[in-house]
Amino acid sequence: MPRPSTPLLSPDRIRSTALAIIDRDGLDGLSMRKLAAELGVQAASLYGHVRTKDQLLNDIASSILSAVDVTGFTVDWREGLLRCARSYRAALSSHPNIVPFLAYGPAGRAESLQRLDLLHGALVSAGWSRREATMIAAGLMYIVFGSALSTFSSGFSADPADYSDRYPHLDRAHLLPGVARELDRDSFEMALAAFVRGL
Amino acid sequence: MPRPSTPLLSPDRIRSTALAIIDRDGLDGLSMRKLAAELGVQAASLYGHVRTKDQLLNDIASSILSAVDVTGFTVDWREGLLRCARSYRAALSSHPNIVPFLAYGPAGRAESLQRLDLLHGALVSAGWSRREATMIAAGLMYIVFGSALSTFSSGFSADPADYSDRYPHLDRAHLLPGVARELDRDSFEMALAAFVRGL
DNA sequence: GAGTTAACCTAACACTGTTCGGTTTCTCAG
DNA sequence: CTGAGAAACCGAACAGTGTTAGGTTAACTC
Repeated sequence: MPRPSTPLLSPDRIRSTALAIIDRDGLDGLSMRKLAAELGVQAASLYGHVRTKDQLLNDIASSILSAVDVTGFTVDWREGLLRCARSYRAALSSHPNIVPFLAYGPAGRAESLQRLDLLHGALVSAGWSRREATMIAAGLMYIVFGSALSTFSSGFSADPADYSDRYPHLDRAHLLPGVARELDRDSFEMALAAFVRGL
Repeated sequence: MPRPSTPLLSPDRIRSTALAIIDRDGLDGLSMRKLAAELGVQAASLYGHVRTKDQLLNDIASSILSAVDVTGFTVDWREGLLRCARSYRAALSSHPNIVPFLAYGPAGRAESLQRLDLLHGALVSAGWSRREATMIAAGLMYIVFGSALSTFSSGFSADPADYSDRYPHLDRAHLLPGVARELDRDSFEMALAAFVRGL
């Protein structure tokens, strides 16, 4: 099948299909051949629209991060921090399987930097020193990424026998997967509130 | 070379060599063939001592996590949280390249669970509810893992031109790589202090 | 000294990201 | 309306990955 009348591929279609695969099968579940098959195409054809797989992932990451809202600093800086962190986490947890990639690679994405710039500026004009502003922004990212990796609630076994004997204080840990989402959100809110309150 | 007089391989030697490669070349820099070559052996020979690569990484992770100290709760729970978090971060940041793997997989490692059990119990006997204890432990992990991923200071370009035009508040971001380690530690300490104070 | 087992090997399988060269169809200038 | 060139796809290949099967030899055990 050479050069069809209407193109089968476009960067947008490739990106959204790739993201769908990641959401469905995890980060390791995405391969160029599988992506191509899902688009009704051979793997080599993708490289006419995408430079490399890494670039593709970066583009997807950027489009996810562009949903982060940092415009909440008009009220005061505490409220701004809360809103920014919530928006960041919401963006990440809408596609949790790609978070390891975000956390892995360098923070050199334009979307990240632009938002970081606004955040930093808002903190400085609220009276923090530049160094303090940097550390506060870092601390906020710790909580956001730490919570989005969701290493915590999910990842527990659903079998009570895995815990009851060896770990007496975790005798209800097998219930965690059932309430993971809710508990993760509440833990995030608690950590965020404690952090901002303690500044 | 069949069955040498003294064995070339042992689980310990494999683990430590693998960890050395990870420390030197990063997580992606570890392949079974490269590991085998470094041990003076063919790749297939490793599988007499190690079940799979994933299991090998898990074993390495466990040995790193076994250095985490959660015995600081004899004083009071705040001090215990601080010590536990510092010890955890120290363990992770002594081998930063393996942290993405830790953050990726499930938290079902015996070493993690045992420490989590102690932490949870200490918080409950300090008067927190079980749910609160779980959320506090989760929040602590957020900060520890978020900071150990060190997505932050490292990952910035060392070229001022990358920032000065587009991101006015980040005009000194190019200095970050030079002080990354120090700044990351200070940011962690600040986030941890703020979190514990705000509880 | 014979038999078993442990430790290594070579060769292969099925996969990965990526590139090269080829084929066809579309687009556009003359 | 023709001819040139680019665009969009494909098949085949390369070097790499984790892993397994089957073979060879040395060391241990009785």
